[in-house]
Amino acid sequence: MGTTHRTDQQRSADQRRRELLEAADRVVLRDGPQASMNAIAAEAGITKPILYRHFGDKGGLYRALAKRHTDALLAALRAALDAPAERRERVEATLDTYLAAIEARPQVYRFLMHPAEDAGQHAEHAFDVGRHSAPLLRRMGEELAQVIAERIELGPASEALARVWGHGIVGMMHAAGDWWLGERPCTREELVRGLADLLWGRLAEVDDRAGGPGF
Amino acid sequence: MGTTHRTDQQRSADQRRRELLEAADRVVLRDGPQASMNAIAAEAGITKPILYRHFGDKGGLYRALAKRHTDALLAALRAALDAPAERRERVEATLDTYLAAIEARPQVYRFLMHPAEDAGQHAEHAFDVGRHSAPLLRRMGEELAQVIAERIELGPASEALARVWGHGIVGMMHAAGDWWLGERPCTREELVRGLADLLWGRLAEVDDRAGGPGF
DNA sequence: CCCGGGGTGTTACTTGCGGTAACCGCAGTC
DNA sequence: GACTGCGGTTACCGCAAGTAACACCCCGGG
Repeated sequence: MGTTHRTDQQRSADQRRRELLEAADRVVLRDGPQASMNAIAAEAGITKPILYRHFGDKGGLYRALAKRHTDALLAALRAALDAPAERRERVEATLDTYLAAIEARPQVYRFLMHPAEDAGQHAEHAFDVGRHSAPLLRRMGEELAQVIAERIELGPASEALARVWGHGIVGMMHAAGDWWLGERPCTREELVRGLADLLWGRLAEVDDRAGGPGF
Repeated sequence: MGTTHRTDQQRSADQRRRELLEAADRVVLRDGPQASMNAIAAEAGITKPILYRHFGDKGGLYRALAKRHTDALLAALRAALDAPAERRERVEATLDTYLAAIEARPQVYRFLMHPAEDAGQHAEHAFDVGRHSAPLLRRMGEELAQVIAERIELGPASEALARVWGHGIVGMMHAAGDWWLGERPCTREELVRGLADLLWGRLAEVDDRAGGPGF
């Protein structure tokens, strides 16, 4: 049992961490982002200090939690982005992948992006998510920028332009998705087509309304 | 002093509120969004309960504070959007107006959009801004959607499409602006041109890089 | 002239959370 | 059997939001 024990402990270190993260996930999904450390600890069947031993502080726990979901989402997006198809099809597939993800797990999405959306009794003391939501958008923007820079010929200053576009497109996707998720004003396909049309320059082509110059 | 005083009190009710808001503004600009109610009260030369009498709770204070800046920004954007010029010029002017605003008062911008960016000793207990940043983006998106729907002929389902575009464009502007403000990778003009080019369909037109299909 | 009422302001408190120090008990070891 | 390392707990601190209860001040009315 000598070395076996050592391994057990080794294993259980990582294992424990994963269990704690899953417990935290459950609580966050149930209670929303304002889940307290106490509640998470209770869900995991332990008490606060252990959480702090594992994650340092609340931000650390959040970061670990967010990284899992973020990595999964980014992997899915990369897959859609790298699929062998026409550019427009790939753009639509990527948009659709993102929107399907946030549609499928809106609680996770809200946790990643919006701090303290729902109002518990005391809605304060929520996860300080906002500070970390930017990193997610940034990561997506940088990833997209890289793909654009790699794949498309943009002439001089292409690297800078690719980054502008990467962050811009990600922001478009994010804001439109957020609004759509809240109001559900149309189907996912319609939203995807609308956004792709926008990216495809329809804004420049469509006519003004009768009377006066257009937007 | 009879009726004069009544008026004084009346006046000073609104006046007071404005003074408190300006004090809060100063503190938020100095201490960042994690400014405490105590600190704001101290800056205003009074104590907490008065703040609560005026604004109900912290969210109320924030909302009042945000409304001022939001209204001002929206007014500026509307002006740029309504200027008599070609569509592309107006789009660029609007983007530039927004970017100039966030560039001129980044503290205000961070307060409106990002909760607790800077890290004080205890970076927690910040304004729960995230919950309210969405409304700002939503308002901008809805405003833009309205302008688009009014001015541009989008065919059937034009209202829905206008909203998609409104929120999408606002999100693009926001995310790109946020990234740009953090990294300053290029001049404002370059950013504006890059985004306008994106909206003008350059993504659909540019060639792939040599070897393999493009994005 | 005193007296009650609405407005402004204060002190002092409660509650609840993030974070930490100090202690507990049980493996396995010498 | 005493020693050590580690998972775990209780009990606590600090701090911020929010509140209750009290103090002042200026007024119109008896």
